[in-house]
Amino acid sequence: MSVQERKQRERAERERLIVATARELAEHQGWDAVTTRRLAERIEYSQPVLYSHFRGKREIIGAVALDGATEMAAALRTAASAGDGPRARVTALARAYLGFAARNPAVYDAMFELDGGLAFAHEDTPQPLKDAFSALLETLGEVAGDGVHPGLFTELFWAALHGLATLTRAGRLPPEHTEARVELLVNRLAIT
Amino acid sequence: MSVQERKQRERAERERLIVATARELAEHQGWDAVTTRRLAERIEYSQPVLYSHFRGKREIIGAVALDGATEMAAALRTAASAGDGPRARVTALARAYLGFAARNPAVYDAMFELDGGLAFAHEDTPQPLKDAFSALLETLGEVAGDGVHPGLFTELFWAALHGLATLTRAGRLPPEHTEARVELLVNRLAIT
DNA sequence: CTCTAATGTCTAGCGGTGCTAGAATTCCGG
DNA sequence: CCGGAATTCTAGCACCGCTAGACATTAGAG
Repeated sequence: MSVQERKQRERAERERLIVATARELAEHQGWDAVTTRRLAERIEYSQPVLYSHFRGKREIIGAVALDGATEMAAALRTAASAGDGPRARVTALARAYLGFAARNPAVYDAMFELDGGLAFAHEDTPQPLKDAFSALLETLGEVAGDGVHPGLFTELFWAALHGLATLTRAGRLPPEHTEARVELLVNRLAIT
Repeated sequence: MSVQERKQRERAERERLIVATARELAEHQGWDAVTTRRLAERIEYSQPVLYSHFRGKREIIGAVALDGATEMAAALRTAASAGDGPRARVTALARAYLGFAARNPAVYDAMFELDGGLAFAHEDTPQPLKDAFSALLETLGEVAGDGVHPGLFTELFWAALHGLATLTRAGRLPPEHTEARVELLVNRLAIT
């Protein structure tokens, strides 16, 4: 049995290597540079090996997205827990969200811009994604205001953050006033 | 001279045909289906003809985006002018924006998701894009609130709309409560 | 009206993509 | 040590964006 266990371990290890390499390559040179050939070369295996782990490139993107969602959820919770008072927590949360998107553009794209073949807003949504949304909900639910459904409020706040993140990174919004936009967002949306 | 004028006219006509065909193809089968080969076949010319009008595929996307921006600006102004009172205008504007994005997903992608090689937020931004932003600004400037820069407010409102549009269309947000989200957005952000 | 030169268009092909069939190799259990 | 199963690789498919150079068409001079 031990032999098969070792093989299974090595296989899992290699799968992690593929995802980590894809992420690194995407973060350094953009997702366009992540081709199956380059990826195979980096992990020092031939192309078909990739397809013994994933159905195709999209599933690799999906795997990077799930990794990212886990990290993002942790980063959001850490940031939110640092603030005292609901409003400070919300501000910290918003900054953390935009910071994560700015620091990990490729991962953010994998999560929300590219097709990673992931389900959203269903019960078969992968746990890390649900959990990242929960991290938002935990803090934002406090400031939804009376009679406003916390989930709906979180969706709206999230959409605003997502818009700011993507438009800023794509050069659609000048980066100078990011902080002012965050403050305005929190001031208007959060009811304390 | 007349001969050259005719040629020039025909050339301009063909360029319009290329853009219209690209748009139609993208709207019906997605941008992935818009390949230079297919596009060339549809317009009944060979591939290199495309490159005598545009530097490459990205410029074709850019041309579709500019078309879309002009249309969107008109749609936004029409919608906003229908409402009476600043708040009604803003609500109508928001609905029109999301409606345009939902009805013209490929054009919306060309404008904001894909790389069409267009400049944003500079003085060398193409006029249609500036004008679309102006259409937002005209209505939203009325409800920015005291001491809030109208441009900054418009950027934030726009980002929220953009987030709602993209997340909804990508299946990240359930489409059922779109209207409720719009109402919440206007209620919180607009100061009348 | 003809011949030339320029303009316009096409054919063919380059290096790249994601993905896969089938050959070749490696490894494990007996 | 060997046979068979599991694994990995080589080679190739159809397609992509893009372009050099051959070819056809046309305009204007004589």
